[in-house]
Amino acid sequence: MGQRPTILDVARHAGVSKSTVSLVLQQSKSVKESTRVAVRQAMADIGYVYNRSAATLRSSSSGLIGLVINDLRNPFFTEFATSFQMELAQNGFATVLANTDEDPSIQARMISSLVEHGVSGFVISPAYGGANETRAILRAAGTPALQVFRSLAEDNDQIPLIAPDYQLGGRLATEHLFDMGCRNIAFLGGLNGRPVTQDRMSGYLSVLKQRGINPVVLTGEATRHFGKVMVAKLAEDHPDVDGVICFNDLVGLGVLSACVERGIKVGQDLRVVGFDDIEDCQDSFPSLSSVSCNIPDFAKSTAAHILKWIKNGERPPSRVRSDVRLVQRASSGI
Amino acid sequence: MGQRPTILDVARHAGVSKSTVSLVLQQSKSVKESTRVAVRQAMADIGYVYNRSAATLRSSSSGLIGLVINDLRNPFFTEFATSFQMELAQNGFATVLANTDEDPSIQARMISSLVEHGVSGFVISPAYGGANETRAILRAAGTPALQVFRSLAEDNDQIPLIAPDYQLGGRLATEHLFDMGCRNIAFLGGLNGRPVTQDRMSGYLSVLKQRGINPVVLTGEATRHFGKVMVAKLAEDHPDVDGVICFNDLVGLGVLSACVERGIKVGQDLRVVGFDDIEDCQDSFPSLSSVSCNIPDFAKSTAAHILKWIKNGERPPSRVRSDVRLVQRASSGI
DNA sequence: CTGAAAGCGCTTACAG
DNA sequence: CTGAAAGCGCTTACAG
Repeated sequence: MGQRPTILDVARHAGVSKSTVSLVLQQSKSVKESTRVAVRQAMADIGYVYNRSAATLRSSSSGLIGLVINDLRNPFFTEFATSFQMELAQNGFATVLANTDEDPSIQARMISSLVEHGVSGFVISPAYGGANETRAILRAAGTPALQVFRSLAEDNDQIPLIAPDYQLGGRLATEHLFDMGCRNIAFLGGLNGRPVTQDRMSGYLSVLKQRGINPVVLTGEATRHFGKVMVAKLAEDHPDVDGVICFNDLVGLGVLSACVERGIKVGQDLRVVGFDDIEDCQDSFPSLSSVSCNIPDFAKSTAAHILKWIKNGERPPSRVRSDVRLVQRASSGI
Repeated sequence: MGQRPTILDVARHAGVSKSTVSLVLQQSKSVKESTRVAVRQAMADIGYVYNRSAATLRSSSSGLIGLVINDLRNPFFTEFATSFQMELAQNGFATVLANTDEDPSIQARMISSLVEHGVSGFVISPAYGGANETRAILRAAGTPALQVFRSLAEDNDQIPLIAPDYQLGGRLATEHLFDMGCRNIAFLGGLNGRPVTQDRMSGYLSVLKQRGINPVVLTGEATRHFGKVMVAKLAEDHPDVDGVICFNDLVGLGVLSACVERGIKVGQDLRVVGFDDIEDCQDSFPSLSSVSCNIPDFAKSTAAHILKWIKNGERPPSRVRSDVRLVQRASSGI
């Protein structure tokens, strides 16, 4: 890195002052076209590479956005992260993607490191648990920060949250299963007490209440493994259940794989709906019905919100709910 | 960011010069313990945040490593990326994770942006296709860069490559299926002509040749969908096949799901082995045997190589092959 | 062990 | 439309 040409070299080569080179770099309108071309040519000639650390130091804006995700191994978050990154790249911003593995102290350390690196903004899908340290770091840094999907514990609207309308999703899934003829619908997975679980479940509960039916709720890990295990439990404790709403697709895919193992006909004996609509839903057997959160659109809108905040100081509203829709596939009997 | 305290504020608060503060920041041994404590206290008191852009500018070392991945939606790469990041974080380096979506021009743009941001090193799992632009950018930047898993097209050992011993993996998988009693083993998936496909396949081919058996090779996309489609093709064109080696686990999981659909008993009628040993292998039905690349170890060793290069100028050998092992599960009849 | 000074490569007013 | 000068917050020799 030491021997790279600087704007001074470019300026000499192009026969202008270094201020002019800097203005070209910033796409300023006040540089004559012919000068601009000459400067660009000089850059190409001597192999100039823009040094953003220097620019950041002077202008205190890095063009870097920190995306901090609680579980990047979950395909749902991977899809979001990749869409988000593409969207930002198109706006000239680079994304620093960090995984916290659902650990609040790693989360605090990551965010702190990103602050040191001068990120211009944060988008965070927080880990469950202790949020004080993270909140303190963010407050001290004063960097624009958005939460997505979930919110930090004890959050009092300090950090704006953008999340899909989970409750509506739960309602759509439940109504769909009733429409398909189910009479005993269970809700499976999702850690008990977490806001996301409660939102998704409350959509389910509201439909059941409306119909005067008793709910069957089995909360737990949001994993394939949990889905598999719960099929056995259902067969034993709730043999009359003919439909399940899963907390997310991973649970749903686990249910599917256990049903295959036990010879339960999904889509007939048992109708299954997942949540998130990750890509795997299309390739499982049978294909998995799911509540789609429209990840590409969600990523686009999140990018727009954080960029507006960074560039124009427009802070998003403290709570934004994005639309969801039900995608019907074979697992619910379509 | 504008109003954050600087080392000068810390120095004033602690009653020392700013050089001393800087030395404390760099963990220098030549600062008296009592001074160090006082300085640390002052930092805490006034809420000092280290500004790496400034440090980078002066020292031209950012503590940032660019991890550029061709397909972050593939769980295999996600597992690698998360392990790698954790490993680097423990060494005081932050990882900038970028996804190129198998597009060489996005790859070039990403790398170029990371160079501007002053990353100290690159770890790249390259996209298939045009490599000239990427190679030119890396050469001009002069930043240490490592390839993992795959190599750029027309690579002449310019960029060191670390990759699992795919060939050995193919051999292990094939021998295992013969041991389990298979007589007609097919190789499924992987784009034709790609080095990774050829390596994995050549292990398979060598075992078949040794036994004087004709191979059945059906290359193609490395996806679940391709795996599903190929089960139909096998049933039609190669009904005698009783074992398959899949290019990767996604293909294998697709095979499993199609077999369930068609009532083919995996582990008896058809024995299946995947490649990569992603987490999903444990939760499919039946569970999927696979060639494990030991991702956590692989990530650790990759991190060690790039850090040694950056810190001590020790360039790794141009080709490193890491160990693989076969993980036997129900899909191969265990 | 600590301080004063120079400089990393940019951007930013300010003149002209 | 372009140039000369100052400064962003650090690190780095160099004295002492």
